[in-house]
Amino acid sequence: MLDTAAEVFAEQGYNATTVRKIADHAGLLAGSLYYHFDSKESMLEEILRTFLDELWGGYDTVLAAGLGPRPTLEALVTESFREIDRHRAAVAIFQKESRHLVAQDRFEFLAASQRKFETAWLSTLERGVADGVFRTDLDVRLTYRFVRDTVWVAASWYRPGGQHSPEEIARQYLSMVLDGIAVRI
Amino acid sequence: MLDTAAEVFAEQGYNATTVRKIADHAGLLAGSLYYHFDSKESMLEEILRTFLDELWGGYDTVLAAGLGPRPTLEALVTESFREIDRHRAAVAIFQKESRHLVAQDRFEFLAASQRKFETAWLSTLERGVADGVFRTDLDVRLTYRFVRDTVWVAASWYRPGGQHSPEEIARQYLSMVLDGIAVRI
Amino acid sequence: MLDTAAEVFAEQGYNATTVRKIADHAGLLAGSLYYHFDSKESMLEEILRTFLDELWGGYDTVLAAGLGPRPTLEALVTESFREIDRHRAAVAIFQKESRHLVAQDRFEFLAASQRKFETAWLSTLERGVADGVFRTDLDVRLTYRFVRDTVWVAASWYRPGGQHSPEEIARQYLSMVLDGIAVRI
Amino acid sequence: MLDTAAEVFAEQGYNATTVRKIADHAGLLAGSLYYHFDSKESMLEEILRTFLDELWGGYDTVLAAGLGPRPTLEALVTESFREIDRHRAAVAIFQKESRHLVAQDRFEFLAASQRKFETAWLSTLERGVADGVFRTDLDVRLTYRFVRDTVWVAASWYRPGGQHSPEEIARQYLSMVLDGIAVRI
DNA sequence: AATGAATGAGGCTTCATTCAT
DNA sequence: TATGAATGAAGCCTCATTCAT
Repeated sequence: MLDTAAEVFAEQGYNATTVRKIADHAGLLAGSLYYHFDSKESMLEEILRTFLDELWGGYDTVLAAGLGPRPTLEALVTESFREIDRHRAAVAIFQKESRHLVAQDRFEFLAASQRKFETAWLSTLERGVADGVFRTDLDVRLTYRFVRDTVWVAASWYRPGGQHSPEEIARQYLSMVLDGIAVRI
Repeated sequence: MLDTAAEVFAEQGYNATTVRKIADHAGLLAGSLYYHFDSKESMLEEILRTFLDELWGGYDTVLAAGLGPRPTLEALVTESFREIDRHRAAVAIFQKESRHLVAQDRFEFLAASQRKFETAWLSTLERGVADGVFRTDLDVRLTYRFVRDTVWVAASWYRPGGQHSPEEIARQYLSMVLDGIAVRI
Repeated sequence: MLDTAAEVFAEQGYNATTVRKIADHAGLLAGSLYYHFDSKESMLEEILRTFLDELWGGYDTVLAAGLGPRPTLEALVTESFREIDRHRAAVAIFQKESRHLVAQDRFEFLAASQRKFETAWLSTLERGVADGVFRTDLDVRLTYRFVRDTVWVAASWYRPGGQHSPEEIARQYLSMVLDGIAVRI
Repeated sequence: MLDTAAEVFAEQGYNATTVRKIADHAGLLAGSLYYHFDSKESMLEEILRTFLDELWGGYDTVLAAGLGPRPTLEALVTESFREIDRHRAAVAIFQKESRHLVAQDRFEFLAASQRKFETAWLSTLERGVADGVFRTDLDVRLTYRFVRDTVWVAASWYRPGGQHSPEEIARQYLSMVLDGIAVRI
């Protein structure tokens, strides 16, 4: 049922989604949702928490592995596409709604997650620059945003069961991000 | 006043923005807005139309110039960052709301624009692949999405008057997109 | 279980009491109550009927005893405080909810009871005035309301098992009602 | 409009009163009330605050006059009946709803008022007992409750414009409370 | 041009009640 | 007897919109 709600939230936006629409999708009447959930907002919260918990499960494993910066980046990107595959709707919601949600106490965990996120990526990039595997002539914060967005926006068009597996998409994305789309001269 | 509205729409989302909030920002009462506009939706429409008209002014000029694929791509990206600079709010709205707006007749022009957009970028990329300036080992639609998203998502963090000019950001993004972030061996 | 319900009705008011609260207090789920009762309203009805039946048992005995007006009044007041002691919750509900309940057919018995009540007290007072034991300079209907309210409102603060027995409270109330709180000169 | 709301609250109870009923009485649609008030609860709050403010205006004047205990009690009772005359609905609401409202922060002022109230009456009674004008053989707290309830419950039957003026009712009530209803032997 | 007041549709939520298990 | 899940009516409130002034 959370999946149903997530799907609708992702499709129409949280605010534009009425409780009735969710109930329709779930084959219930609007009021019946409240047997299972406290509120529309609590559905949203649970969807996002579940996603972030799993995401951080994956990320933490990668970060704890003590790989070099480039393999770390590759693993993080791959893990991200796997999460998009598993939680596409949640990722799309996260992208679209985070900004105004963080203002609320209840969604403070989003801000916390974003800070942790930034730390993980930035430090990986900085290590890479220090080790000479990533370019030194780029603004590292700009690079961070480039990589971060590049990966996560994919949730807006990705459809599970499409012609590319998440791993294949990750491979191509990594190839573009790391080596560029121009032919090497 | 449209700028005011655009700012609020971008900040809080179209649905979460009440007419009263816009009026507050504009220093008048909610009802008074209706002397200037037909409806909340018509504000949204005008914001998006104005942005797209100007965007296509720039794009069409680039496309009509008959440049090679790589200079075309560079010019399109640079033009895009200039639009983000000029219409940051409109771009953010476009990103967040397009998906569910296209379903309405009134916003059919968004779908038309997206199709034109896709054609412009895809053909440029395909010309580049044919000419041997862009890599042949990449799925061209994936590349298209990669480049497109990479550019536009920047509207979500870009703040006009920041430390980088739009041209500088375009230069760095192009550098990453074309040559990658990895050091060449 | 009716006692439980009465307690909650008295505490929070009938309308503000949800069936779920009653069920919680009774240690079962809301739906399960309906095995025992037809409806929330029928609980209310049974609580009030039980109370009034017992009250009239006592009152009728007193009235049938053929006492003089002053002993009758003393006996009615004492009996009333005994009822408050036994059915505090029901009395409180009766006080708070009677007014709007009487409009419904189902609670017509409340109105009937109130009429009988009025007759009993008024005639006692009038007999007392005629016999010269109650003052003649007071509006008898005002006196009736004074005595009636004075007694029953006690249910709003009375707690069974407090420091005064119902008989002791009745004694003091009677002393105040009959002789006043001022020192006689 | 607050008067309208107060009337309906008093008649049907706060919980049983729907916003629509109030609007009907005011000749508006339910939603239109919200142009004038934040919420149903804020109407209730304003009704009660207005009443208590005025009540304490009167009480404080009496208490500051430095009268003896018996004239003080007489003045307080008379003032109370005047308030009942002016704010009958508010008084009735206060009586019926105070108990469960005090639990909410927003209605903490009710508890404060009740404490002040108790202090005023109790100290007057105690002074009277000390001065020998009120009986010494009565439990003073019981007397307090007796007098307090006796006065305020009148709001449940009082109708402004009836055959007795508030002052006349006060006079009779005081006569009963001070001298009792029994004929002096 | 702007205001103040109202409208009415629709949103979220609560709750008494039902019913298969 | 009791549960868990669902129903549907109704309640409070929000908000885009209208309109007389």
